[in-house]
Amino acid sequence: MSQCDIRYHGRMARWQPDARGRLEAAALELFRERGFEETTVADIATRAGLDKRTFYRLFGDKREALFSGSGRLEEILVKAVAETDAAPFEAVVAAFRRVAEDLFADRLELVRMRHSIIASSPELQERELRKTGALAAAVTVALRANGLDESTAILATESGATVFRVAYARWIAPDSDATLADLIDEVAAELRTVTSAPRER
Amino acid sequence: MSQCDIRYHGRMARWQPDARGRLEAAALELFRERGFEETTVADIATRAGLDKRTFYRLFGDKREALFSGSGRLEEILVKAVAETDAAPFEAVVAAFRRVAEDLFADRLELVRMRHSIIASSPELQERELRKTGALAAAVTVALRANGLDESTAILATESGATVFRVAYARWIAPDSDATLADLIDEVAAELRTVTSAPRER
DNA sequence: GAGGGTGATGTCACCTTGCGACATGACCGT
DNA sequence: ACGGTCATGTCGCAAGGTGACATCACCCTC
Repeated sequence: MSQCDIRYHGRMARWQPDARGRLEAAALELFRERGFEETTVADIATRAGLDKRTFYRLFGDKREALFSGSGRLEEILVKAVAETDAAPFEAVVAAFRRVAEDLFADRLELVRMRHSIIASSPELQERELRKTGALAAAVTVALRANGLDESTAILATESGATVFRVAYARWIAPDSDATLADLIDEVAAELRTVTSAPRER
Repeated sequence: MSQCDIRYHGRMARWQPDARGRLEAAALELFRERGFEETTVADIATRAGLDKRTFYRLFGDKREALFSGSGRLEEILVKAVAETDAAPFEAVVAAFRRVAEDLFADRLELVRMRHSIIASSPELQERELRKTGALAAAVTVALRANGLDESTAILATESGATVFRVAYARWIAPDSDATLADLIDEVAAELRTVTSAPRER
């Protein structure tokens, strides 16, 4: 209930259903049509039938319209870490695999599109990096709640995040056709090889 | 020669020696005194005896005044990677150790101060993340120039960068007194342990 | 040594971001 | 019917960031 099927009958409909979702959609469209820097917040609001000020009430800034999914991502990730009892690095990798299955499966094209927008703007790349960092911090907290010491938690988090980043990059590469979950396992195995102590040379 | 000891004699000295350096210093002072957000670019320029427009000719944006060192960092890092013939992960770690020795030794307090400013502003954190990312990209390129394939180069870079990030975090922690170079070795060893294949459980 | 080029700077005008303050109008309770 | 609440629109403004143009010292050349 709350605010789903409310109708206004006055001459001016002040209230619009799902303002947030409509602004996100409008932003995505405009970023694709003209690019991120070339579209103003006023443009986005107008296309959504709303005011610039309303946009800023729902989003912290212009970039946030592209990052609404990160809350859900963190939620899944933290829960998966909390529920496991595997070794730390394995736990993180498994959590990311879970994310891959729950959030990314069958969405390659959408993810590619979003990625191409982000890749086109330094500002958006910075925001993406920050979201990733916040995610890592949340994972570290979850690991520590499992009883791990800070050092190990941070290292396992960073290593797991590295695996995910690399697997993600391969997944969205133009010629890729593997599953993100499979790529994660693949990269995790490679990481073990790369970091294993070098033999005498 | 070029522009070092030029003097103006006209009634208004239009040209100021080392405008860039003076702007950086002014920015650092003001960020410390009032914080990043509370400082305007006009403030910085005024303290340096220059104009806002001049600031924007020398720096891409307000944050850049804090990141002038990253060029030198990348230079050292890439050179160190190019000159080694060690295994990829070891090469990257060694390169970061070189950076620790050449650029960070005996500068703990300066680095801590800079870090506390950055930590106080999300905008600055984003920029720092982007700088780190750009650094990683440069390292990957350098590794590939050594004949490595893309996958291995990326993984080694990311792993090495993880080691550096964690070591750096420990180094600037309030109670730390180890050398950054030593911490890098310490963390590299831990990473090998954390990612090593789990025994049967 | 006068004149023109060059390069760093100042000045001005402008757009956009992002936010505070206030008004409005629809919904909801009693 | 009345007041409260909440989402929204309107207005104004500080600050970030940029283009266009003027200015002035320096340098080179004739």
